[in-house]
Amino acid sequence: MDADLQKKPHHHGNLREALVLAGLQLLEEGGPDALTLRKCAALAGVSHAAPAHHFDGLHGLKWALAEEGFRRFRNYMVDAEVTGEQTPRGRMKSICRGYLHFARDNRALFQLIFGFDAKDVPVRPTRDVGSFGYEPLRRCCAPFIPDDVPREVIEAQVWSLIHGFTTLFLAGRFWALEDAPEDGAFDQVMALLDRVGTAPESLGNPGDPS
Amino acid sequence: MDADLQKKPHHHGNLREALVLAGLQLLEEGGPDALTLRKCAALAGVSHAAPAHHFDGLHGLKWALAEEGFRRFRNYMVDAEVTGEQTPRGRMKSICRGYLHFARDNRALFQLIFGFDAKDVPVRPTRDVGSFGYEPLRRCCAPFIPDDVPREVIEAQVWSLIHGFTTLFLAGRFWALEDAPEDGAFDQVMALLDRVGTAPESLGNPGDPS
DNA sequence: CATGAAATCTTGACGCTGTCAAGATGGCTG
DNA sequence: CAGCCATCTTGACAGCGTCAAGATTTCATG
Repeated sequence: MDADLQKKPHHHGNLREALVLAGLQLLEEGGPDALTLRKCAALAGVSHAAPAHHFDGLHGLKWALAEEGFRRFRNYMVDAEVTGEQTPRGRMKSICRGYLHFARDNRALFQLIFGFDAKDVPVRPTRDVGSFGYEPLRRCCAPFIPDDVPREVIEAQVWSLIHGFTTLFLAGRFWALEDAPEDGAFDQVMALLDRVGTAPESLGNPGDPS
Repeated sequence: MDADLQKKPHHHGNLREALVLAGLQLLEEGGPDALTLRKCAALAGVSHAAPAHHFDGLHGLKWALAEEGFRRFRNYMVDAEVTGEQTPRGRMKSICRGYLHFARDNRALFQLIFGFDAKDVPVRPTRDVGSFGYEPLRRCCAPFIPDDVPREVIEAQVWSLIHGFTTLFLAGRFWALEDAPEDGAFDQVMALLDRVGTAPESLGNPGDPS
């Protein structure tokens, strides 16, 4: 048994998974620039060219990491959903809170997933893993779809708001709101979602400067 | 005069500006990965190490490009504002349209500006050039600030929505909306702004599943 | 005007990166 | 048992950012 452990077999056995885990570790520890094929190989204990047999270059590794990232991303959202307030609007805000917290806790991975040079991602994540990863968002939007508005529009509204808030907040762009208590800025900005799915003509606000 | 033009002087004369222009050209032609100190130097006709005397490495060059990018970004928004409908809400949507169109027409530069690894940008752009660049957005939000809501919250709502929409749309994430006519998806999603700055209790929508 | 300091640019080198080609190794199938 | 093939290693290559040292030009100062 010691021989099995000590002698390094020529075949790693599960190198692909080991490389993905190494990549996740590198992203976590050193940010996007620390992700390197050679460092992943070193961390997995193989030679620098070994990853080429499991991924299509660096792009392929990033794609594999994005796949795993989507899974964890979805878990964040679903966990927040089942933990939070059990109303349609409570579920929607919980999903969004999970969205924000995943990005906060996995900055580099979030950035990798949404890094929007299309060539970094051989297959559109939104179509494959993405449709699975965004299913919670889609589901939580369902109760708010008016009859005369396409589903995709409401989803795009919610998604745009939480995605924009997440990226700008994490980039430190909302410095005026950052002194607020935990999730304070989140709650205030997400208050716009209290209006989602409601007809604009139903609000006759006094002094509304349209 | 020919001597002046033909003989390459040891001092370039305006190398810093030439390098910035070269960088913008590289970004436009080849995307973010094409931006390279050595290629900028070659394009400006100097040796590969010359840029080091004008920028603090690659980070410094990116910062200089972000500065110029902010200026052009602001021009896009202001141009859209003065061209579009002259109402408070019309101005707000025009600013947002300029936001989207700048990103569409300057993908790599937009990505550089908002690439949110903080270490890429030595000084927070939001505080310096940024406060100038975002002044149009701030101004167009002013008419919609309710008495009991901080200015920054409304601004963050509008900014989050347009920023999220822009990045997700350009990443091809809204494939269900992309068949719409020019700016169709934009108009539909930005319709959420019709609710901005209105009190949530003013909407008593029948069948509202809060 | 002369002279020295400082700014500017070149040359060369270093280590790191992704990628390719060729060879070694070992498990699996016929 | 033989041979194929996936897997992994080794070595090499160009391109990258960066540093050090030297050459050249400009500028200020005496």
